[in-house]
Amino acid sequence: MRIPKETFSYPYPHPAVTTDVVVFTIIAGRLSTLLVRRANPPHQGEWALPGGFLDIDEDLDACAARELAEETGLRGVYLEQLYTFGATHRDPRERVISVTYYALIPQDSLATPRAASDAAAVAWHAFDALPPLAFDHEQIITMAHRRLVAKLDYSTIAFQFMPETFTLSELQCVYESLLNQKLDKRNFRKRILSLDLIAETGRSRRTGNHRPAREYRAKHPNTVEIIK
Amino acid sequence: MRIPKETFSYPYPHPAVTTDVVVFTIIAGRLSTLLVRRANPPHQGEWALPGGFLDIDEDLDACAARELAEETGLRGVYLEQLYTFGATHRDPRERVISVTYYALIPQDSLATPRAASDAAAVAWHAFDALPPLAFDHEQIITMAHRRLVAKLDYSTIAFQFMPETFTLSELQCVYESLLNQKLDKRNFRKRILSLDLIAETGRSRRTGNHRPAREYRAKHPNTVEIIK
DNA sequence: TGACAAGGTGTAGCATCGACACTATCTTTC
DNA sequence: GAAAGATAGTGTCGATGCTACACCTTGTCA
Repeated sequence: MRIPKETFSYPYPHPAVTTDVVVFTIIAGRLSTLLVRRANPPHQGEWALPGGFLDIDEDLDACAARELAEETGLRGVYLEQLYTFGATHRDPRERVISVTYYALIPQDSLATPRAASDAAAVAWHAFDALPPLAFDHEQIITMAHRRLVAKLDYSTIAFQFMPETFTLSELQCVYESLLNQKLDKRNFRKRILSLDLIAETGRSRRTGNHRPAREYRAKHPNTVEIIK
Repeated sequence: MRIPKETFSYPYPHPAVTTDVVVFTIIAGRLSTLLVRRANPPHQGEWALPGGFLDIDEDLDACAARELAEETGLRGVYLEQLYTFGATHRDPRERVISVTYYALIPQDSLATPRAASDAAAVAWHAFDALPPLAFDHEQIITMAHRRLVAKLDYSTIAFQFMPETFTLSELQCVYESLLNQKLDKRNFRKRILSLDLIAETGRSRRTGNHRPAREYRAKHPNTVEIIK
């Protein structure tokens, strides 16, 4: 909470600007979203997206990255602007324009979220079992999910959910969680390998009482490319 | 220009919020964009996108629609949010967040743009011959064009450029201007007709010393659908 | 060493996309 | 009214990509 030392005046009214971030990851094979329980009114006690007010000398992207880092401790993850919500009465306190982003966190970064100062609790929720949300945040999450699913089809965005190395079965599991449907193993592997986006590490990975899987890494882990 | 009668104060600094609109149409077979010559500093005399400050009790979409109507006199045209630009020093006067939109105007609405109070001139410019632009507006136009071209592929957005009735050749010309490449007539007609999105009016249209073309109308002129 | 569990592999039918050239119909001119 | 000029309108074939589908492999563990 900022402690105002002075006031800032303008010749005509200005809205407040916030960024809110839909943070996605895959937990135990389920698409999940990070939510914050609101400690203060309005909507006290309800779940909401992590976010907060834009600093006056801070770029929009930097604000979203800062909010994300404050809640998850993570930096350098995939972050993309989603949409700007600005209905006149979406926040009862004052006029608030929310520039929303979505972020993708690799499966393994089991970052235990830390409760920030203005949040009573921070927790991951399975996407298919979200609690009621404050403000218009349900609408924001729905839009983020639609964007994500659409991008699966024509970009390499799914790799942003993968740790440095992974197996083809793990990657397929990510696609299946996002699309919410089973995929054919042979067709999936054929398509992914034909894209020339991953390389074998030469190692293999044992994850149970069965044959180990080949380990792969993304050839361009830090870029999301448009394909087809 | 608003005449401030009072001042508005906040406990911490607020940015200003504007909407800017990239208005596209097809003029003489060329994709064109509406620009305003700035009458006041900063960037006085340079060309810029039509746009302006958000009223405090006005929805974002309504603000964009209002700016569009003020410059073109048109209402009810296709208008979609594009992206929000908020780099810290994009406007030298104060911190300004610009929520940008793009609008598509049918070919025939040869709305002579009217110079608004704060614009020395308003004019259509061919997209492939744009003048230097104020602020970060070139970046905005470039992004709008990319979005438009991408949507051609997987939505029925092209129909937003068409008047109530049109011929297949006219429609093909729109696709060719947007994609900046010639298309095969037979393949184009086959694809469009197979989508079941247009219907013959039964009339034909004569546009020169040659065989008249069949006239069509869009079956759902007011909606943009996702196809494929 | 046998049961179990996931890893890994190929083919054939079908639909879709792109390349490609000629006839039809109307206007204008001679 | 005949011929020239201009755009409208039409079908096929080959290549490519997508979908459906079943079995053997290789490791662990009891």
